[in-house]
Amino acid sequence: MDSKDISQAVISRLPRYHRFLSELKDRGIERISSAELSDLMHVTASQIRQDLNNFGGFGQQGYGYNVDYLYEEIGHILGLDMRHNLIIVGAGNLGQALANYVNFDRRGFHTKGLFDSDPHMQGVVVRNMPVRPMSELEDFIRVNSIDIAVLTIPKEAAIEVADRLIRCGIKGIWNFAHIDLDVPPNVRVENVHLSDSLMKLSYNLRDLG
Amino acid sequence: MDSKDISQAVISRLPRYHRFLSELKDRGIERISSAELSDLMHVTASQIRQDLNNFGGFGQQGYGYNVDYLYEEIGHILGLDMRHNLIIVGAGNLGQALANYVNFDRRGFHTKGLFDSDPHMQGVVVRNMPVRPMSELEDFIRVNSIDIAVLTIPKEAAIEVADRLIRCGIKGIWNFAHIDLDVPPNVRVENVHLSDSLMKLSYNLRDLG
DNA sequence: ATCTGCTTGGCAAAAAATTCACAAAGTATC
DNA sequence: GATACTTTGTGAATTTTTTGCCAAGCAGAT
Repeated sequence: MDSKDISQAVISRLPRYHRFLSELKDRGIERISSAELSDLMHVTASQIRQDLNNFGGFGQQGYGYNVDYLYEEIGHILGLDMRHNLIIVGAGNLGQALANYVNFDRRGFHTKGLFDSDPHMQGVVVRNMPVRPMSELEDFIRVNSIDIAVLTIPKEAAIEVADRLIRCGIKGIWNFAHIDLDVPPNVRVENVHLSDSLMKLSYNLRDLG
Repeated sequence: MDSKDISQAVISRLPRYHRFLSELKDRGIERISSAELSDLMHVTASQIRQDLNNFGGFGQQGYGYNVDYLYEEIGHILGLDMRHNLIIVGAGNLGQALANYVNFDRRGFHTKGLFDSDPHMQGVVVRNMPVRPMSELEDFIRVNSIDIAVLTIPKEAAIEVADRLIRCGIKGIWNFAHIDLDVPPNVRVENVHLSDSLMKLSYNLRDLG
């Protein structure tokens, strides 16, 4: 299970497996074969088996995969059994929307604070958390052992804020700003570029009438 | 420029090129070589040339690429010069956040309406648009020539709502619901699974301390 | 306890994506 | 106008990803 050898393509598919297994669990299904899962997910059975085998053999010949067990294992691979403390930087509409996402807590992602540079936002309360001024950023990160920062600010401010976050030891940045961040190798960035996604949809609509 | 032959991997990279070219434009840079762009974007020059050549030769030997021209061409490939009318279904935090994104308008994506099934949301006004009841959905789509629906509703409702949308001729669905939609071949879905993205970040943080 | 059928794990083949390398064709300079 | 330099476009090589295949081995029935 040496992470460096596993391609991001495989990693990107794991959350989807996790999602379908969760659904199967909810439906009370105990076991599933790669062929059945293949039908459900519209990917080849071979790919499912290949993907899972990157992390060890979770199935059994003649039986298939145990849904509960596989669900737990994939969760473990993804690090969902670890606790992460987040802050959200940028308390605009999107920042507030993310702050209100209760499901993140269930996966071990706990939002501890909310920051905004706009003085008019100070004191506004979102999900029992007051919006804090940027001047409190560094102290708050240290005191609350924050390891992930969610960046929901305009691109103009993103680079500077990211630098500040990195300087006080943030490990992960979930970046919603419309810009690519250059970070040192010990920091991980996951981008959510909504505009890029919309443009992709636009392209795929081109020849549809 | 036969769209069916071009892989989604290439398409996924086009918005990023577009973004960097926009930045170069803003900085007043008129021309750029694939080697310079390669440095900037941290991808190989070869990949840039290969990607662009899928759609025709936009550069010139000994000169490179004209920034303005390439920007326009990629925008055209992505269909950004077409007008799209959107509705947002689900006026929760995320739906409202997206409704307030002014930048989408600049790219030809015009939000025309906002819907929610919750009676308490009726009449709430977001960016000058009243939240409408789901009963008005079909008529509104027809009257306003809506071609894209943004789905920001819980997964439990997503399949049923998607079916309604498809039945009245929606062409594209920008799906933020935490579930995969099965749609007929003449409908395009672009998924934004925020949880999946966060799990990917979680994985990449695993061996970082 | 044995037999039949099913399904994995892993290797091999095929396909797809990326990178290399260079001729061709332009730019810039003198 | 000739020469030196730059950089694209593209075919070929390489690498990565996906798919096909089947021996090995467990489950379930009798």
